[in-house]
Amino acid sequence: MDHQAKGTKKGRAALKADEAKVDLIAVVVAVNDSEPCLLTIGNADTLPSGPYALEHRSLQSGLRGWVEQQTGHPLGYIEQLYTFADRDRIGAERQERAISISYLALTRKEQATGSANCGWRSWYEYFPWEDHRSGTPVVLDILRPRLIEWAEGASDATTRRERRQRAAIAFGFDDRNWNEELTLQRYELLYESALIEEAGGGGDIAPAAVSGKAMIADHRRILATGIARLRSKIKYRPVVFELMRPSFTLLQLQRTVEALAGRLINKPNFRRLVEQQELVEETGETSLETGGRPAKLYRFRHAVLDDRAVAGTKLPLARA
Amino acid sequence: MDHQAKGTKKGRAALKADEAKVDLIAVVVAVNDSEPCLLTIGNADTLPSGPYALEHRSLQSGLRGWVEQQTGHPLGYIEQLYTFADRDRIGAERQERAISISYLALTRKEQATGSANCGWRSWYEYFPWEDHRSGTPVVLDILRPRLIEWAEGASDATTRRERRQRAAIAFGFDDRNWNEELTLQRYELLYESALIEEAGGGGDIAPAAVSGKAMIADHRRILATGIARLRSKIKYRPVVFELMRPSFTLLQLQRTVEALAGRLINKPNFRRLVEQQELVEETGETSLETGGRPAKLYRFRHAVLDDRAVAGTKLPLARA
DNA sequence: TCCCCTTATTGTCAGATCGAATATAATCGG
DNA sequence: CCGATTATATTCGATCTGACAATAAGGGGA
Repeated sequence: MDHQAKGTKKGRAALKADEAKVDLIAVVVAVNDSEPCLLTIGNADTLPSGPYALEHRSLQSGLRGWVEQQTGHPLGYIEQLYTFADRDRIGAERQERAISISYLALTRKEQATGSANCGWRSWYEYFPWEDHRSGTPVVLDILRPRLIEWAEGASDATTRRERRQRAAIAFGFDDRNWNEELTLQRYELLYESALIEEAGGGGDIAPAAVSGKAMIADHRRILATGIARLRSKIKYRPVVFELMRPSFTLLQLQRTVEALAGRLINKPNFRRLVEQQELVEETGETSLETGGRPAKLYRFRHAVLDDRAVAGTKLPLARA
Repeated sequence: MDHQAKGTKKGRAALKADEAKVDLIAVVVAVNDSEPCLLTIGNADTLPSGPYALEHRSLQSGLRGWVEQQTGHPLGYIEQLYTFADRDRIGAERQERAISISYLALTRKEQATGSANCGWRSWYEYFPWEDHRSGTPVVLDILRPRLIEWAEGASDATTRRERRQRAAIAFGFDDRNWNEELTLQRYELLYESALIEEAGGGGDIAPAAVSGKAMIADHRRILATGIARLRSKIKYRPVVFELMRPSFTLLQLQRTVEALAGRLINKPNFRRLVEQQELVEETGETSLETGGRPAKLYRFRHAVLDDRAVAGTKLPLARA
């Protein structure tokens, strides 16, 4: 392998050996009836994906192409998540590398042109321990002792202490607060402790209703990355509106945020923040569909996308 | 091109056409004497980089290998920045794709084993308009009218208004606050308005002292991405300590943060925040090298890496 | 030795923000 | 017309933040 004669990009065109397959893979999210949903293909449990090909004008357009072809669903908002070399997919027989570039996409369910081989599933089917909207989920009562057991199973005391602490922080044990952004860390802990299916069998896997549905290959890990990113992002960038209909009530908006965050928000405070940041404006109409006093309808002030564009727009969910 | 028969990852091993060259590229940062420095190779203006090769165990280890080989500098903290398909590098003659995966790395200058073909440069040589530690830099007085001119040069009124607003937000015109995190947006505006060298000549390029040093290919853009990410990250994750010596005074810490952020911080408030978050602990020693009253020396409390690990550690620099 | 200059360290105070709880308004169904 | 239900508006105290001021501890020169 010639490692010299490089440093400028041009010099490298000569090398031919080091090529890799590049996959594009999408976490497509929508929220329906206060339930955060994930777009899957085939017999579910698989994210839309496909190879980055010659005819693609860019990474993003390649991703859009694959998702639209596999699900019939056009994508709006897209953001890159992470790129990783997939060790599982390195063919032992054939020397080749595989790279996956993952993206997060936000849409609305109705936009689907109803293509065949795909469907929407609540992401909490894959992560039952992530939904704290009705208080701490019961599955945590089962996972906690298992995690403790795993921590205590380490050979040396240092590792034991470290494992205990990691679990306590990620899952909010010992009177710590639940931090909804730690979705990926939680997944990794459950993977390490072999409490979920992907971990490869050896361990003492918890029942499916507790450990959640598994996904193909590393897709559940990618989903965890997407959830974590989205939960973090809604706090400082007005991306929720990508998931809303053109007009909506403030409570619908709140329910959507709560669905994503997996926790409840104080109503008056939520309204105050939304209004004082001028994220929305009244349409003038009202909705009677709520059962009580009619709710005003609002629309997103698209001006803020230019305005505050990259500045400090933030939704609540600050500290617990 | 066969777009069917996929969806599961396995099905794709058969495809052979769509391979791509994968490059790893590093933005290596250190802070010396209150100056944020970038590690470059060759006759400078080039970031360390190299192809992802078969013998690399992972993307990160590949990156470490290339940087160490090209600069003799071992890397500590590493974080992925962004992956992009480089359109400039798509050979028109030969049909092939090139992917670049960029990383941000933090170290200290002293760790260099002093290898040959590399050096450190202040990143403000490339971005003179980004350093606001001594007030608004004079180069902005030259760039502002040029940007306005560019905005007004648009054909239709809507584009003009949009351009004016983007420039005003990014650069803090019209009594807006300077937002140090918008480094990438500023670079993109200067690129679009052809005020910098990379933009391809056509435009009315500002003098080098104003527009900053150019870099090879898209490296200055990658650097802008790295700066933006780092400026954002120091506010909620204790990464600054990667850049500090084992023991340091609080003022040294503050100067380092200021160097990165390109703006000054209020001293007592900085100290309050650092202390109340228990990010540091006293070593018991003091430093006399400051000219005035001796300063206590502190060390980073590595416990917080477990502790707050992913939670809410934040440094000041909140709103202006 | 004493004064002054420099920097470190501690303390104060008003305004903004945040979380929680309360009060009032507008529909619907009997 | 009443009460159940939900929407909307207001209030209050705790906390956080930003700006400023005051005190402490060295060194250097008169």
